[in-house]
Formats: sequence, C-alpha cells, structure tokens
Amino acid sequence: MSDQNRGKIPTIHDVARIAGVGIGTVSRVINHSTGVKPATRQRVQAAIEELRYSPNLIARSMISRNTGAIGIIVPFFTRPFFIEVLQGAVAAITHMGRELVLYNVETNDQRDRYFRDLPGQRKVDGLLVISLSPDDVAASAFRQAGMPVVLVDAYHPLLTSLVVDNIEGAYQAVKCLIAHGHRRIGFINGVTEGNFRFNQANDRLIGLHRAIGEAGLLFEPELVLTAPWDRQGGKQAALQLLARADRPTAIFAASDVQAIGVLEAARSLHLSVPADLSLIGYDDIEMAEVLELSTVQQPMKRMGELGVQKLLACIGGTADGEFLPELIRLQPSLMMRHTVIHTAPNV
Amino acid sequence: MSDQNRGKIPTIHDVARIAGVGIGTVSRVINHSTGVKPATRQRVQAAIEELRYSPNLIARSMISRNTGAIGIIVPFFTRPFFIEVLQGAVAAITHMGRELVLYNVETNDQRDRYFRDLPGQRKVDGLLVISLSPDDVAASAFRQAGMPVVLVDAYHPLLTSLVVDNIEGAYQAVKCLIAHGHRRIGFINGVTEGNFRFNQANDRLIGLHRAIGEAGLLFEPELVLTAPWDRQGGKQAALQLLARADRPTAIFAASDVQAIGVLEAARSLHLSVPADLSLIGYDDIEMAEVLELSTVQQPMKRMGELGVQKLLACIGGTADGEFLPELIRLQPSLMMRHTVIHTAPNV
DNA sequence: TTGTATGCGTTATCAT
DNA sequence: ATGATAACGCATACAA
Repeated sequence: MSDQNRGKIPTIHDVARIAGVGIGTVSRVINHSTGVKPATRQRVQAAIEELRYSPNLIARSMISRNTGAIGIIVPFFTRPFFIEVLQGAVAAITHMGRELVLYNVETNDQRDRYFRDLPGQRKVDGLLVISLSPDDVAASAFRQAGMPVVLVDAYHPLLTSLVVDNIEGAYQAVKCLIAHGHRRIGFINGVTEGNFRFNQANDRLIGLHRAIGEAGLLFEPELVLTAPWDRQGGKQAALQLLARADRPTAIFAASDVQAIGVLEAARSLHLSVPADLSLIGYDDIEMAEVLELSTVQQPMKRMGELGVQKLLACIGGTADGEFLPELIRLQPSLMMRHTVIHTAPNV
Repeated sequence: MSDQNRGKIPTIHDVARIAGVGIGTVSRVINHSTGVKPATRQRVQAAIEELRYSPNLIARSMISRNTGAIGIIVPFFTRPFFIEVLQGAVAAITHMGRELVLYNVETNDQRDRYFRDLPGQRKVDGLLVISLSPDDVAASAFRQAGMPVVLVDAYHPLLTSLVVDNIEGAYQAVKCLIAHGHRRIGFINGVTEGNFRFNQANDRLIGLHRAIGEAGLLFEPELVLTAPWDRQGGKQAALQLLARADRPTAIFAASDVQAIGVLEAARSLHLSVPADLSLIGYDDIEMAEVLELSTVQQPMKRMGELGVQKLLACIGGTADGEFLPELIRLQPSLMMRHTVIHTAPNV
C-alpha cells in the first residue's frame, strides 16, 4: 500500500472521488466555508487524511491572485547589517503566516533585472527593498503593475520609504569625537558599489562636514577615505590613515564591519584602542557589543519589522493599488562603549 | 498614457491582440521556440516591449509543474553558522537562475508543519534542509510526494545527506588541548533545543570522550555543561565553569558563538586568554578569525553549495522520483590560532 | 508558419 | 447542502 502510487500527488478531484462528493464540497471544507453538513465534512476530512492531500498552492494562487509570499530584495545579505534587518522582517513575515522569497543582489545587473521582472511575475504579493533605490522608471513600473513596494534604508518619492537619518548619525559621532578633544579625525566611508547605498555613504559624509564646520575645524580631505563595506576595506583604509606622519587620533567608520577592520589594523600596528586611537563605528551590529565598540545605533530589526508591517498594510488595505507613498523617519542614536577617550593634550 | 491602465497587468492575450497574432505565436516567441517568421517575431517583441509584458510565472508553473524555486528549511537563520551555509547555497541557487524561498524555523511546531505541508504545496521544486533531521514518516512523505530533498548537516537513511564528521572534529580539538598539557578540560555543549541539532551535540560529546579515553584521562562529568547555542549561553556556562575552585585550564565549546561568550566571561573575570585559559571553538565563523580564536573548521559555504548542487541533480535528473539517497561525508579540520597554549606545569 | 482548443488544480458562481 | 461548470494565464498538441 505504500508504494503503488508513489510520485502521484493527489488533487482535489481524487479527494472528491474517494469521499463520494463533488469538488465544490471538498473546496468548501478545505476553506472552512460554512454550509457543509457535518457528516459529509467528516467523510471529506477522512479522504484528505487517507490521501495525505494538501492543496496545490500554485493552482490556488492562480485564481486568488495572491501568493502568500513576500519578496525581499537585498544586497549582500550575509553582511551583519542586512542580516539584522532581515531578522526583523522574517519575524514579521513568519508571524503573519507568510513566506519569504529572498532575492540577493550582488551586481547592478541583478538589481535591475529584479526591478524590471519581479513586478510582472506575480510570484510575490509585495516587495521589500533594502538599501537599494529604484530609479524613476522602476518606481513607476511598480506602481503601474500594482505591486506594493516599501523601501527600507532607501528612498524614492513615489514609494513608501523608511529611512534613518544618516546625516544626524554621522554628525553625532563626529561631534562626540570632537568633544573628546580630537582634532584630526579620519573618516572611512563606504564605497557606492554600483550605486548601492549611495545616499547612505553620502549622508554620512555630510554629517561629518556639519560637525566639523560647526566646531570651526578645518576639513582635511586627505583624512577621508572610501573603502569597501567589509573588514578588509576598513583595515586597508585604516592602515593607510595610520601610516601618515600626522596620523589621526580618532577614526569614524561608516559601518561596524569596517570599524572591526580598523581594530585589526590597529592591532597589527601595535596601537591600542582607545589609548592610541579612538574609534566610532556605525550600525551597532551584534559584534559591536562583544568588541565594546562605540557606534551609532540603527534600529535594524525594527526597520525590517516595520517595513513588513507597512508592506502588509499596502497589500491588505487596497482595493486597486490606491496606496499613497509614506515617508517614515527613524532616528539613530549614539551608543558609547569603550573605544573613545579624550586625547592626550600633546599638541 | 501613463495612468489609464494602471493596475492592469497585461497577459499573453493582450500581447497577441496588439501584435495581431494568436496567443500560440506569442508563447512561441517568449519561449524561443523555432518556427516563427522573423517579421512576426519582431511584431510580437514590439508588443511585449510596449506593454512591458512579463509572463505570469504562477500560470506557467501551473502547467510546467515546476516553480524554479528552491526551498531552504533552516533553524535560526541569523546565527553565523547558518548564514555561512546559506551563503554557499544562495550562490549556487542564484548561479542557476533559481529563486530561494526561505523557511526559518524556531520551534518544533514550525519544523513539523513545514515537513508536513511543504511537499504537497508544490511551491518549490526541491528542499534543502539544514541541521534538521526529519523523522521516518516525514522522510517517506517526501519521497512519496516526489519532492527532492537533501539534508545538510543532518542525516536520514532515506534522504541524500551531507554530513561533517563531528566526532572527529571534537576529538581533534580535545586531543590538541591534551597535547598542550591540559588535564582539566571544560566542555560547553549546545542544547538540543526541541531536538534541533541533536546528533551534532551528541557527536561532539562522543569525540570528547574518545580523546579523553585515549589519553587515559578521567572523564569528569561536572566539567561538561549544556548551554544554548549563543553568546549568552557560552558566557553563563563559562562563568559557572570558571567559578569552581578547581577550574579548568582549557575549555572546548561546541560552537564559535558560544566560544565568544567564553571570551566575554573570561574578560569579566579578568582572566586572560590564552594565558589563564585556553579555548577552542567550533565552526570557524568569520568572527573567529578576527578574535584569533582557535577552532574546528567546518566547510560551511561548501556544504551549502554542494547541497544545492546535489539537490539540483535530483530535480533535473529524474523522470519520476527515482533518485537514490547518497551519503556524503565532509571532514572538519583543526584551525589553530591564538587561544591555545601549554599549561604552566603547576600541578 | 500560425491560430484554436484543451487542460493544469483551484475557487467561485451557478443551478439544483 | 451540494454538484456541475466557468474562469485564472499559460503551454502545447493539433488543425489549418
């Protein structure tokens, strides 16, 4: 009895036949519709059990015109920042009994293909886009296709966007460094690899400028470097910064992973943090706590969670795509741990 | 022109109408079938562009009976070990132009529901299961439903399984500690939360026993503790171990995240690693390198990648589910960094 | 070379 | 309360 119908997946028709009813009735019991006589309901249930039937979700999607899935487009999903955003998003998605389709992007091409194709394919009911900004044509294509989209850590006027104030975050960090007596402050920014995270990097630079200007300090272009958003990038940039005769007494890194690279660089140079070098990172990933790294905290899980909630609101609450874009601003906050101290008054 | 048909997704019929052909022809050009006159092909292409048409993948799946998606069932996907396995898997999936549906599981219930429902739902063409072992009924249900499955870091006789030798890994670690003169060795194992990672934890314990037995040492049960697979777990367990009058001179942790917790515990106790305490972790996650943690390396990315490859082989190479289970063994390797030294001969 | 009809497994709208 | 039947959007066999 176990092998004779191997590989044959039962359909609603099989259930109907076994139970001796029509498919309509089976459909009704599956969907918990009212108006089924308890006796027949029993028979149908029994048939379902016997056949181990479970409804073909593809066929269901075909007619119901929704898939129960949320798509997330995210660059380099293994990086800690994205992981923590994803964590919040997944929690919300799972909590709502939905599925997650993950679209990892590592090149401009991939990103553009996803933006172009995903709306029409109808494999997901909505799209959460993380740290990637669609251009105008992509954005209007989303709207035209009636595909709900929310942007997290990215912005477009036509789309609901959830941003955190990167200018403010960078400003706070640099201001703090200045308040601790630092005058030569190195800034390791992230590259805008194929325009990924373009605004983010730019805003952090603006925040730096603001803090420096406000303190009446001179901006020294040779102290700002641009490096990949990873440990190696941070390490190399720090090495370069720290090799200078007039090396900075403090470094502000655009991300915690880069800051970790700075820590590695300092170690290899036998420089002690914070005794010889103060350091502030950005994001507040889990490792920042372990390393006692002072950093600018972003509410990453909250961003993912809130993004999904907004997205589900769009999906659920619209008769025909009549959702209007919303701009949600979240605030970063400076998280002081043990990588910042006052400079020795050696100048 | 931009708003009059907003929300209306074009179908193959629309394209056919615009191009002035039948839907069969449109279908043929979409699927690059031969036997379409270049001229009409042009017209169809033009219509597709004009309408920004892209085929409804749901409808296509309905008839082709495959979805182009791979499902991955993974517990606590944000933990570094799983992230690295996922990284390898995603690379392989993306490389093959497929989609990833991520099923994150945090409870026994979730796991069992996924095992029970996913095969019949046909939302994915195959399932990669990470660090979770289906029971016999689940395993045979997979086979019966004709759903290709491969297990990574888990084992079941009916399913293709990819395992790494945890006994050997633990054995090597403890043996190394013993070779460095350690006699009192603490072991922080991971809990088998709802039977997750049951074999893994058990095998590590067996490896420990083997090394201890081989060296003619006495096994001291009070030195083995079971803790959650996270930093807090490792830290608490280490605190407990290190509070003893006859505290161990070395600790072997069942995972790197727990080992990081040990590092935190040592720091809070003003104990220096490795001067006062030697430490070996397990997995070799990225942070292990930063922290210079000696550890047992698992080929995580390779596991994910290979798992997907095997899975795709199952999916592609079978007329009717006639794939036979395979057992693939990978070897761990001891990765010595800077958290192990010889004990001072103080006894 | 191309158009039309059939069916994939559901749900929903009808009759009954 | 329940059974037949029409969509859903596509691929495909078959007719033209």
